[in-house]
Amino acid sequence: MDTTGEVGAFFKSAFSVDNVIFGFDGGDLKVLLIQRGQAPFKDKWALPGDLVYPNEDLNTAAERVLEQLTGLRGVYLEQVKTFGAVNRHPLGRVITVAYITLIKISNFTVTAASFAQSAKWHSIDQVGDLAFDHNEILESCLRRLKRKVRTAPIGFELLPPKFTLTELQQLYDSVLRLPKRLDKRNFRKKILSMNLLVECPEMQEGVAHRPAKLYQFDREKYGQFVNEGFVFDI
Amino acid sequence: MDTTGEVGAFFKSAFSVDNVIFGFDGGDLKVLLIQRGQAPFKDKWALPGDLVYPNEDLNTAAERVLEQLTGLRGVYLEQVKTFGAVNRHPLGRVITVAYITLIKISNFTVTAASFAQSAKWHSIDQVGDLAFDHNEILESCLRRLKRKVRTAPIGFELLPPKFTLTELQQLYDSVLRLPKRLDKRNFRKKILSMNLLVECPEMQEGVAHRPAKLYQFDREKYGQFVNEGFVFDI
DNA sequence: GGGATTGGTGTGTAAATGACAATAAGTTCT
DNA sequence: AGAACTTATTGTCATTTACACACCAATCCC
Repeated sequence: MDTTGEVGAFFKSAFSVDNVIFGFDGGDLKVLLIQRGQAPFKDKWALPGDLVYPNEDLNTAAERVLEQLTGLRGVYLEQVKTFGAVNRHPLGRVITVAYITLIKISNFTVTAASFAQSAKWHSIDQVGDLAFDHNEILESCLRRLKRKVRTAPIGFELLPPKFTLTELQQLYDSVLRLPKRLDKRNFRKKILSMNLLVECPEMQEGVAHRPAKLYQFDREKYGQFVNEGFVFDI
Repeated sequence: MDTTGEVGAFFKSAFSVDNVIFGFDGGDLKVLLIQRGQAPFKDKWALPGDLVYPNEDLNTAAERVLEQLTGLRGVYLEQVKTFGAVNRHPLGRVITVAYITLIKISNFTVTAASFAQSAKWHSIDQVGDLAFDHNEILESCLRRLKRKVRTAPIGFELLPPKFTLTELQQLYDSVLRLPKRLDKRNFRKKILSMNLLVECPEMQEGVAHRPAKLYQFDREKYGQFVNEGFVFDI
């Protein structure tokens, strides 16, 4: 590639991906943040991200960042928005493509990644000042999650494969943060009427009260219903 | 900026913006395409777009592309998605940020832009093979428009300031392309019940039938309602 | 003045939504 | 075994919303 010709001046920029990794532990919605191991913003908390390799697709880069940090593959990933303010990166012109990732929080252990000193789950409302424009990025991704969780069955990505209806509702409550919590009865009716959940034979265990039924999300059925015009909506 | 150090290898890429400019002329939804004046893909139809200047924000670049082509400023602009497949651009690694623009089609005349031989409105379903991955980009933007037009009052951006309810409905019908057209009475009831339109004193003119009332969209009221929790929804 | 054309309007019915509280089924403790 | 506790589970009614549907009105053109 010619980087000296008339368009050469343009080929002096880079792009990165930043990954807003959401998890849910039964209480709060959480984000996985890293503490930066190098300048700029060394020691500051930030979204996990990295420069995109010259021969790497954007999605692939986002998957790589995730895998380096958590060891996970094949999880829900969605591009959200690109941030490109001229001075957003102190070392040069770097625009960044923000992704959302949804993972089952119990499923993984953080692997120290090259770009991170340490990584830690933060409750979504205990995120302080982040490096770069990462607070803004997080806001955008949270807004997107709030919308998307109501119009696509992605909430399940945050729960273990088998879950109770109460857990599912808690998830929605903590993502949406509506002024009033969702009504338990109406929520159950709505979810069950979609016919997307299958009852498991076994029950919740290890709780000091009446155990709840466990359910699983039926991805196949959802696919069929979508083909028939079904629209997920909560 | 140091482009020779260990991160230097990354600073050899560029980014562009591509602008999906939608318009509506009473019949079809239209997109403004250009015929490329230079390689690669010389003479092919493409989305108007350009490389982003090193000291230019992404939005600014999208606005510039629009202004160079149409002379318009201050119109509706929305970032949609970023396309970054490794080989999407034959001259090097160039990722592109796609934007939607909505303009009032009667409002402008195409100005030959540096990057275009000619520009022409194309009906949305008479778009042939485009340069680069522009067909894919167009698809994404069209999907976004279809969603957004139902959840935000952006349809008005495509109509002249004063319009009839029938025109508004035709707009929705041609954007959404639902299997059945929207019901006239229900559409009117719904739109009017939102209280976002003000009746103009004058009437439609020059039509060979009963003239319709003209309406205007009241942007201020919409702002107030949103603050009170109102959600636009069609 | 008659015909053609599109504008404009109301009502009844079915479906979805939202508010609401009592009972049942387990667990733990004594 | 029973009492106390915790959460699971379920149904009704009132309200709102969605939808289907048909006729008269205003203007133009001849």
